[in-house]
Amino acid sequence: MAAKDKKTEQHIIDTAMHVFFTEGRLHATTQDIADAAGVNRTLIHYYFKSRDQLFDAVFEKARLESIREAQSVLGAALPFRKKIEQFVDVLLKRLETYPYLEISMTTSMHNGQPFRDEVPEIFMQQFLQEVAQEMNKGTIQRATPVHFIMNLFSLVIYPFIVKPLNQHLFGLNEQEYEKIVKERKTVIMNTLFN
Amino acid sequence: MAAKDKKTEQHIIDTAMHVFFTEGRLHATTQDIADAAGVNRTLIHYYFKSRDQLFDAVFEKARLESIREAQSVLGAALPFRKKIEQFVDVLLKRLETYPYLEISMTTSMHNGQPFRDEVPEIFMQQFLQEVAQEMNKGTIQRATPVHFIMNLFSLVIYPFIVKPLNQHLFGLNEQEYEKIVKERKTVIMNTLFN
Amino acid sequence: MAAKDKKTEQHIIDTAMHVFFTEGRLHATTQDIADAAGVNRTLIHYYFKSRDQLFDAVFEKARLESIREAQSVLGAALPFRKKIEQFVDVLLKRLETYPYLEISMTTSMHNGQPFRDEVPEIFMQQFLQEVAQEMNKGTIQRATPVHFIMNLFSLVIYPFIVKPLNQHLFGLNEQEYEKIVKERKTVIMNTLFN
Amino acid sequence: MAAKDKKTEQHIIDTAMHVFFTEGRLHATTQDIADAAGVNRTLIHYYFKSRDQLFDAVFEKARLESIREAQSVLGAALPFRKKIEQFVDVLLKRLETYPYLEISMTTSMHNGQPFRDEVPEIFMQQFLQEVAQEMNKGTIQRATPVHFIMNLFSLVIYPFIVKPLNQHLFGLNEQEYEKIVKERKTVIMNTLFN
DNA sequence: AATGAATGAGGCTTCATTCAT
DNA sequence: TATGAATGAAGCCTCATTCAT
Repeated sequence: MAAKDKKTEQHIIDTAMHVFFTEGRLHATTQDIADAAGVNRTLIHYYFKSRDQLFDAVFEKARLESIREAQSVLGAALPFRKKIEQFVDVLLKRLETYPYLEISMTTSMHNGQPFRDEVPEIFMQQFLQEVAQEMNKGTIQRATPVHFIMNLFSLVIYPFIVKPLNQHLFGLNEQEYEKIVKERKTVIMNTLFN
Repeated sequence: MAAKDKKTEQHIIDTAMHVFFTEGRLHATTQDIADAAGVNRTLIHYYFKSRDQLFDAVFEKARLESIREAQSVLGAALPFRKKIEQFVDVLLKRLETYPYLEISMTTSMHNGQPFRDEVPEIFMQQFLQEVAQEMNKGTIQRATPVHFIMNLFSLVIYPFIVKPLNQHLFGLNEQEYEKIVKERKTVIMNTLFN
Repeated sequence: MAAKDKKTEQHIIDTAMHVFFTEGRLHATTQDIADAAGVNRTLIHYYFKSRDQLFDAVFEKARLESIREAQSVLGAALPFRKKIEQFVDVLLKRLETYPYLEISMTTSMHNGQPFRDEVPEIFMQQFLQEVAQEMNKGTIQRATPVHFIMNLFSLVIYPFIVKPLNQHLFGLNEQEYEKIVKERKTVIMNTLFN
Repeated sequence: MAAKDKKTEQHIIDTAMHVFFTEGRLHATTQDIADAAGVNRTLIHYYFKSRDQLFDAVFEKARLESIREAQSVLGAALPFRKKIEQFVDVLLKRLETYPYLEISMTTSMHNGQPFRDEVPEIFMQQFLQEVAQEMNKGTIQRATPVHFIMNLFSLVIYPFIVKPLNQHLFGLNEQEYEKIVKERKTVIMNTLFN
C-alpha cells in the first residue's frame, strides 16, 4: 500500500532496514517485514528468492551507504579536527536513524554472514597516515594509529548500542538520556583531542 | 555425561553461558545447549520449565557476577585512578572469557527480556559522586558524570564486540589484533585521564 | 524465442512433450516448461488456462499420434506376422523418441487424468478377431485374444520403462544395454510366434 | 490410532508403503501419509528427519523384501520350470498387494533416487547361467540370457502397471480384467517355455 | 532424575494462478 | 500477444513444549 512512488523491491529493502536497524528486530520474520511493508509475504521471495538474500541485499545497502558517508567526510580536504568533528556528526546522525545498525552487522557476522569487499584499503591507509601525523603534532594521544579510530567508534557508537541498559543503570528516562546524547559530541571531541 | 561433580542444573547454566557468551550463539536452540551439555533436551524443560526461564537464569547469573566484580573493585578503598585501572583489568579479563556477554545482554533486551533488580542504586550514586569529585580536582574531563562511565565502558567493551569487523577493517590477523588489545589498557587510561 | 515458424502454442506443446516423455520429468513445473520453451511462464496460462489443460493438450496429442500410428500399421492389408513385425518397429521407434511416454500416461491416470474417447472400438474388435484367427491357425499361442496384445505391449514397452533398473540389475553399461535393445525385436517375434 | 502393537516408526513405513505402492499415490504429501497412519505430521520428521529420508526408508524396505523373496525362490534347489512357476506366483502375489511398486521405483529413479547395493551379483550370475543351460537344453528360446529375464518380468509386471489403460483399451470391467489376470500365469508359462 | 514419544505453532519456500498493462 | 507484479494455497521443516513412563 504504502509506496507506489518507489519501486516495490526498493520499498521492501527500505522497510527491512527500518525493521532491522531502527527497531532493532534483527530476527523479524519475512511475514513481519511483509506486514511492515504492506505487501504479500510471497512477494519477498519473488524479489529476493530467499530470506537470506533479502538479508544480503539489506546489509549490502547499509554497508555501501556507510562507506559512502565515511568517504565523503574523511576524504574531504579539511583540517583534521574539523574532519573528525564532521565525522562524529555523520555517525551520530546515522545512529539516530539506525541505532541498531552496527550491532546488527556485528551480530550477523557471528552467524556466518561473510564480509564483502569492504572499505577501499587505500582509503583506510591514507586516513591512518593522517592520524599518525596528528600524533606527531601532539594534537592527539600518541599510540598505534588504529587506537584512535577504535576510540572514536567506541565513544560514538557504544552508548547507542547499550542505550536501554544504560538508561536502567543510571536511572535515566527517555528525556534525560536524550540530554546526555546531545552532550556526547563535545565530550567525545574533548576526549579524543588533547 | 560431562558433569557429575556439579549439579546438573548448574552444569546446564554454565554450558549455556559458554554457548551464549563465549561462542556468541545467542540464538542457540535448546537442542544445541542440550548437546553441548551432553544431556537430553527435555531435561532443560524439566529444570527450567521453559527456554525463557533458562535464559533468565543465565542472564541473572551473569548479571550477579558482573555486579559482584564491579562492587569488589569500585567499592574498595583505593585511590580513584588505581580503582579505575583495576576495573579496566576486571572488565578486560571478563571479556576474554565472555566476549559476547555485553552484546548478548543488550540484544536480548530488545527482544523483551525484562530487567531485573539491577545494580543497587546507592552504589551507583556513590560512584558517580566520586567521579564528580575527580572532575572537580581536574584529573578527568569535566562533564556530566555519567559520561565518564560511558566512556569507560565504551572504550573497553566496544573493540571486543566488533572484533571481526575491526580485523577486517584494519586488515589485522589474529596475532596483530591480539597485540592491539594488549595495548588497550594503557591507551584507555591515557584517554580517560588528563 | 526458439520458434516463430510454428505457432507458439504448438511450440509449447512440443516442448512439454519433450520434457515429459523424452526427459521423463513428468512433474516439471510450468516454469520448467516455460524455460525449456524459452517463453514467459504466464504465457502458458494465457494459452492453456491452467497447468492441467496443458497436460490434457499434451496427452491428447500423444494419444492421437499413437492411435494414428497403430491404425496405419494394424489396419493395413498385410499378412499377420508382417503386420506385427511392423508394429513392433513402430513401437520401438516411438519409444526411442519418447521413452517415458507409456509410463507417463499410466502414471498420470492414477492421478485422476480422465480417459478421452479412445481407440475406435470397432478397430480394436477387428484386430482381436484377426488375433483369434491366428490362434486357430496355430501360428500363435492359443488363449483369450487379449493376452496376445498384452504380451506384445509388455515385451516391447516394459524393458524401456525399467531401463535404469535393468542396467543396474544386470550390470550393463549404456552400450551393452543398447546392444540388448537391438536384439529385442527378434526375441519378441520369436516369443510371440510359435 | 491404528497401531500400538507395532512400533510407530514401522507403522509409518508400512502406511507409506500402502499409500505409495498399493494406492499408487507416489506424490502423497507427508500430511497425507500422517493422516493415513493416524499420527501427527511432525512425527514423520521426528522419526525420519525429512520427507526424502522417509522415502529412502520405504524404498529400502521394499527393495529388501523383493530381493529376499526372489532369492528364496530362485535360490532353491528346484527344477528350472518349477522354479520359474513359483517365481511368477511370488511376483503376481506381490503385485496384488503392491501393484504400483515397480512403477514407483522406476519413476523415482528418474528423479535422482540413487540405487543402493542391489541384488548380490553372484546370485544374478548364477541364475543367468542356469538360464543359459536351459537354452542349451532347448526348453526355452535361445538368446542372450538376459532376454529371458526381461521377458519374464515384462510379461508379469506390465499388465499390472497399465491395468486402467488396458481396461479401457479392451473395454473390460473389473470382473473381466480379474478373469484375464487369473489366466496370465498359464499364458506366461506357455509363452516363456517352448 | 531422566528420557523417548508426540504435538502445536510458526517459519521458509514453491507453485499455479490472476491482475494490470 | 506477451509479460512483470502480485497473491493464495499448500508443502516441508524446526522448535519449544508436553506426556507418559
